[in-house]
Amino acid sequence: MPRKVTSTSTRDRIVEIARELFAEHGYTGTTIADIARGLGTTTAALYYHFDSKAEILDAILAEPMAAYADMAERATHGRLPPEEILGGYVDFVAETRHVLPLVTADPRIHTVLDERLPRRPQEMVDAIVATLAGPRPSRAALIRAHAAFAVVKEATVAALGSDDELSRADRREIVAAALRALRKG
Amino acid sequence: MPRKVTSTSTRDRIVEIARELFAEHGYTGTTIADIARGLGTTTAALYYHFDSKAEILDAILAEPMAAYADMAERATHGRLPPEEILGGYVDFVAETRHVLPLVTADPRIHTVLDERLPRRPQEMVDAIVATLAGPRPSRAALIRAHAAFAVVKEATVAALGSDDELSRADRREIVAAALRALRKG
DNA sequence: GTCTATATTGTGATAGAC
DNA sequence: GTCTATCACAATATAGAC
Repeated sequence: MPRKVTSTSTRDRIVEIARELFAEHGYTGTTIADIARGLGTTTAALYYHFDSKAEILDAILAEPMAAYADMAERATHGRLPPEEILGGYVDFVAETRHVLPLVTADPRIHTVLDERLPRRPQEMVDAIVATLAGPRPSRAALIRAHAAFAVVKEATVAALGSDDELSRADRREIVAAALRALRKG
Repeated sequence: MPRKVTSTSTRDRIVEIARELFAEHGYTGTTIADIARGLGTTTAALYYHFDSKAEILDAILAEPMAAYADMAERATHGRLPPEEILGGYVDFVAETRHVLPLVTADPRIHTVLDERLPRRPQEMVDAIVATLAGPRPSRAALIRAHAAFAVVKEATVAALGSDDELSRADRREIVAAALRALRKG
């Protein structure tokens, strides 16, 4: 990874502070002044490091978005068994847990996502669910696929709580519950 | 229900238009001018019917919030079997589908909710999940309860799609999937 | 790299005529 | 009940000194 020699610590601190504030108050609900206060400086200082508020958001989302696109691609075109698709989503949620609430929380962020991702998030979710449901799924099978997807998405967040890592036992329990939701009988 | 004799149709139209705009762009992301434009009038006209933007939000949320508090109360203190708790939540989601995305979408709305509800939403969710998990639950049982709750919440939204009502078959399928997620083996 | 000061725009809300 | 006009304020962003 090419890394600038000059210290990027101030820039990184801005991203970190903005991430927390965005997650708590939303993107629109957080002002540049809020971020500057968290950093201990003024808004003008921020604009030395970033050209706009939206650019800070970009810096926060770039990596998670790439990870999301990767995960979705593997899930839909990797010919993986359901448990690996579901497990992969659990891992993705656990890895990006700090930005996930942000993304779902503010409608204005959808614009950014639509511009940067290969496909729109809703399409990617639909593709994953369709893969889980299998070819020519019945309506009931589609509902079960949505159910399984809901489990890996929400139960992972719940299990993480305020922790940073997910235990193996928790991961197993979540994937097992999702598989039961997916499969009848 | 006491109902004013004078027509409330303009007021109702405002609420309806605001509901749609809030759901799509979020509360903060929607301006009074946006609502006025949708109504075909000016911002000043709006202020004849409502004293503030927040009051419009109140009008939208009042009924769903009461329904939510009811549902949560029955779920936690009604000594109901899990399938009735889960089914009750499915019905609640189906009934309030037009405002639900709004509530989860904008962090600023949390303030309104905290003020009007008997308990904070997160506490109410935790109480329902705890009831589903049973007395002295293991960590695994708690995760399964979260999983079941996720299913009724998300799969119902998915099944509804753009429809207004949920078929009996869909409802059965969702509750069954949630129960499988809840119960091991 | 950070500051003070300020330009600029958007938004919630009000005044007063009709 | 709705209008035109406008206020007050907050928020993004910039200018220029240090």
